[in-house]
Amino acid sequence: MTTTDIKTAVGTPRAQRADARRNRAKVLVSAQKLFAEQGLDAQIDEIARDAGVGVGTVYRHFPTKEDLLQALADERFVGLAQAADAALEAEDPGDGFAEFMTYSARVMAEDRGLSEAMDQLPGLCRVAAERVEMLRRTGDVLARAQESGDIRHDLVAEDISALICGLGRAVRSEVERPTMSWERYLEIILAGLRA
Amino acid sequence: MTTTDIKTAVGTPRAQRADARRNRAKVLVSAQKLFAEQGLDAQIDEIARDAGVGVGTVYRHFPTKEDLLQALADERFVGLAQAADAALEAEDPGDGFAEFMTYSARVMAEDRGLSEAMDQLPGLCRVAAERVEMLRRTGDVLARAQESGDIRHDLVAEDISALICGLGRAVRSEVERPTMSWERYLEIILAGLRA
Amino acid sequence: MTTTDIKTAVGTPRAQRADARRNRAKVLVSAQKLFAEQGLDAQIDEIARDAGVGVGTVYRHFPTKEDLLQALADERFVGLAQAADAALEAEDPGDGFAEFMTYSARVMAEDRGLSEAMDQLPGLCRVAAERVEMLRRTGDVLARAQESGDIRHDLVAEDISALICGLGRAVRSEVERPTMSWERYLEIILAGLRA
Amino acid sequence: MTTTDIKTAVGTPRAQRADARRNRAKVLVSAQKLFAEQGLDAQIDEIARDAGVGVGTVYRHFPTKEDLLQALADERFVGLAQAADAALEAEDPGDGFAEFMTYSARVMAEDRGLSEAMDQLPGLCRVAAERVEMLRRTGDVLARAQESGDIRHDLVAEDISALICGLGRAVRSEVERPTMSWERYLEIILAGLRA
DNA sequence: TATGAATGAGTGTTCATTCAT
DNA sequence: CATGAATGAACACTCATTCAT
Repeated sequence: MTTTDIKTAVGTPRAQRADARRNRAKVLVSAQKLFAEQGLDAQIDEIARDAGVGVGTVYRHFPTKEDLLQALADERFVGLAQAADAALEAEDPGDGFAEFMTYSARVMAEDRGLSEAMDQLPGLCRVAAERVEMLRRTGDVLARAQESGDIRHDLVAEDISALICGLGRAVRSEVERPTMSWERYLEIILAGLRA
Repeated sequence: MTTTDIKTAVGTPRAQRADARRNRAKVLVSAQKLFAEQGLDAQIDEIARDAGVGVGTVYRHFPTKEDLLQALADERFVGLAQAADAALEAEDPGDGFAEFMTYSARVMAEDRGLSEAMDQLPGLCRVAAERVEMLRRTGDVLARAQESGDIRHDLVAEDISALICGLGRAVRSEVERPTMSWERYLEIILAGLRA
Repeated sequence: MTTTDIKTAVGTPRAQRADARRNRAKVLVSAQKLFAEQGLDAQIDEIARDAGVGVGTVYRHFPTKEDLLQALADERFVGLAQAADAALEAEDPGDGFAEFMTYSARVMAEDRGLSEAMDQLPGLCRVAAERVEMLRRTGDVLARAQESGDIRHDLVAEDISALICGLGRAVRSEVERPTMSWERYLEIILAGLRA
Repeated sequence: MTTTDIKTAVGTPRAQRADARRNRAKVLVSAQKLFAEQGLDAQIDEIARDAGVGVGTVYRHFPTKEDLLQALADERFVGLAQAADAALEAEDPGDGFAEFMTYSARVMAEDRGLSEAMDQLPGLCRVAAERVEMLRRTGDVLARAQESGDIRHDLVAEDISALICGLGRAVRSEVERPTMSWERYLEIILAGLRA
């Protein structure tokens, strides 16, 4: 399961011309890439150029920069929800929880835009059905690991999300990067979460 | 020891007229406040207004927005270094380490600008003598706690700094704030760091 | 005789498929409505949506926004010419003139787009055969009223048109609307035109 | 009394640097010129260029295009109020009224921007103290001419304003211009207003 | 030296028009 | 022919930085 999979096409309008769908996808791919690299400051014009379309095309599909970010965030939330589902299949609840955390950590580590959006665009998350759903399933994974005695009981799904957000910055703070990889951060967090 | 103490005047040019020094201090206080509240997007004009000086005065003391941030960061680094010194005085090495982490966590939680600067302005830290010094003393506190068996051995000072940076975002990600306080994050991290 | 009658289809290309002619008519109706309401700023996209056709269809029939306005203006000019003809039938020349003015005034008062086009798109009128014709008949109505001694002699058809254009703005200037209705403006103008 | 006199500096902040005041004036002059010529579509960038300043300077003095228009409108309103005062000094009330109308007509005829603003930016007028004051004095001039028996009694100040607005468009409707000068329109209106 | 006015490159967004499906 | 997606020049406005007073 790769972290850059956006084929899921969350919220994509169904009945559309093939080329429109293709352009929408190209825009999402470029936006994903540029926001991931440059954070929220990535420019719409550059995204359009990178996608090989005019700015107007970007705005046709996403009337606002924030709408574009929302679409990207939703893709992420869906991916995380799926990862949670997969984690629930794991034999061992603790292993499942760790798998889910690993997926989340990698996603967050590789996407500066997502990381920044989480603390600068609250609206992006609070209203998103995808996020609510993601949190619900995160809660399932968490609860299962708590019941099996692997994970501390004083935690809720939002705590998990917050810790992963933290990873985004910790891992990116340029100065520390040499030593602090996302795997390392994750390991410490997991240790701290164990019952 | 308060987290907003910036009297130390790190790097202040020596021979200056008294009013110039006073202006510099006023600018730092306002900048500290506004960056802490609004993050890196705080505007120089507003800082100047808040400080009761003209923009030109801000730029006289800090030729660049980044220079101003550097000065603020240096203040922070000095404060952290002092906190490390204090922690070394603690009877119990583990307690000392925890005290230092608590101070660091609070500083980071209360200062959005610092938090953002740490992952967007790498240059801010890499060159700062104050930061190097801070890291050295952080290393001392850490080593002492490791030797006494309180803390895992696979850690270096930079890891501590990175974890605290992460706290900045984790605690601020608007959606999670209700549940995730800095005290909570800190507790988890500390658990994860124990030997 | 209603002021929104555009069935006359001035300048409509003859040999066309029935549905094409129907689309052209739908576009004209919507354009008429939206320009009347919003003035020249009405958007082609909205007109197309209102007409229930694609933008492309609008542009097929009217290669340019200005062409569309021209077609609408021509409808108006034809309507005015017909009103002039009717006025010539009136028993009393002065009454006929007043009738014609009343019709013109109402048209202009109800159509913000026409009003704006008259002072922003000169080309719209200068080349239109419909307008030339309309002015000719306006001249007839005017001359008849002048000969009967009802109206001042120092006037030509263009003056009448200009005065009616003025009404468009006078009546619409938002601040004055409470007091200034088109009937009121018309009455003053008519008084001013009397011999 | 020239119609382009904007020395009055309505609402100009008093205590300012000389060059700032000069720039503000230059901006107003250029804006006046360009709005008068091109109407509301005149661009801020071009105004700045014409004034020989940067865009930023325009925005420093007038945070919004509408603010700039407001300032210009206020100048006009003040000019009109002064013209009304002058008209009250006239020996003959009817002559005074005619003088005032002549001034108003010329102003409106020469300023396309003012004319367009009057029917597209209602807010520009409704809130302006300058306009209220102008209307009050217009009412004085009107009342005096009504009492002396020169002018019809069924009129209020707003009607005068509306008629002058109408002149703006009547005179500008490009097609008619050859015949319809503002002097001509004014003469007809005045005839229509006489008791 | 302090002030705050001036600068202008840069940004998100709109909309008339073109063109592939 | 119809559709509506794509285009991109244009435009109002921001803000870090410079410079005249």
